[in-house]
Amino acid sequence: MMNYENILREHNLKATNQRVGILSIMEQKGHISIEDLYSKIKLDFPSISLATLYKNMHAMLKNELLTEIKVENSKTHFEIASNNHAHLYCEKCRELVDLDIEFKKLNNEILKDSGFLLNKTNLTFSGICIACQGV
Amino acid sequence: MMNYENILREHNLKATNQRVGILSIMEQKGHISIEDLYSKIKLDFPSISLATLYKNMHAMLKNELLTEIKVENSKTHFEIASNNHAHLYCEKCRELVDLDIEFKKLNNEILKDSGFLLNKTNLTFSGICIACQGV
DNA sequence: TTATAAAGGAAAAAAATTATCCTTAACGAA
DNA sequence: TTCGTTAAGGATAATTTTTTTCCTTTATAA
Repeated sequence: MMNYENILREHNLKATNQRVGILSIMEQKGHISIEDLYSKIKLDFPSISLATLYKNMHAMLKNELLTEIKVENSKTHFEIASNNHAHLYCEKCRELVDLDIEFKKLNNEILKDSGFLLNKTNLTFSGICIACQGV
Repeated sequence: MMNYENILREHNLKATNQRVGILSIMEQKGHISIEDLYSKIKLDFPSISLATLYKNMHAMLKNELLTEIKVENSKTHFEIASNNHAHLYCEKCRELVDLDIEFKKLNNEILKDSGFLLNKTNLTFSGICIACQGV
C-alpha cells in the first residue's frame, strides 16, 4: 500500500483523511465510478458529502493524481494516474481491465500525419471478455 | 446529401421529419453535442422537445445509425456511424477531427493478448491542433 | 383510407454535477 | 506546541443533464 499522504503533498494537495480514504479505495479497485466510490467511502466516513467527493475528484484530476476514463454506454470511471495505458471494457460484465501498450509508434504516426501536439492517448477496446464468452 | 428517409428505414426506424432534420445537421457538423444539436434543430422545429432529441439519439445509437464519442474534459459528442476511425481532440479550440487509421493490426494484437471478442475500438488523441499551436 | 404502433411534445421526475456558505482541519511559521 | 491562515469538509440548495410519463399526433403497412 502506497503512502498517500506524501503523494497528495507532492501534488500540492492537502493530505486529508478523506482523500487518503478515497485513494486507498481506488488503489484496491483499480477503476471506479463516483457512485461506487461514494458508497464505499461512506463506510469509512459516514458523514462525507457527495459534494466533497466531487470536489476532491476534480482537484486530484487537475493536479494529475487521477485520470478519467470515459467509455461508451458506461459511467465515467476514475483511476490513479500511472503510465498511459489502454483499457479493455467488457460489455457484458461491465468490467474495465488495464492493458499495457506501447504508444510510441502510434503517437509518432499521429504527430506526423496531423501535426498535433499530443498530450494523451485514449484507447479503449469494447467487447466481451473471455469469462463472459463462456456464459 | 444523403437520403435519410431510406437510411432510417433500413435501420428499422420510422422516417420522421425531426429525425431527418437531426441527421442532416449531423452530416453538416460531423461531430456534435446534444446541447449544440438542440439549439440547431430548434431553428427547423421550434417546438421540438429536448426529450424527443434524447429519445431519438438513443434510438439511433441502439440501431447503429449513430456513434457516441466520449472524450475527457468534454461533453459527449455524436456522429453518423461509418467505418471505425480515430479522433483528434484539440484541448484549446475543443474541436474534434476524424482520423482514418488501420485498426486491424492493433486489434489482432489485443485479441491475441487478451482473448477479448472485440466489438469496437475507441481511439482518441488529445492535444493541441496545428492552428492552436500558433496562437 | 384506415388501424395501429411508434414517435412527438409538455411537463414532471430523477440523476448527476456544481455552487454557496459556514464550520472544521491541515500545516507552516512562530 | 500553539496559533493563524487558508484550504477542505459538510449540509443544503441550485444547476445541469437525462429519463419517464402521459396524452396527442404522425408514419406506415394493410
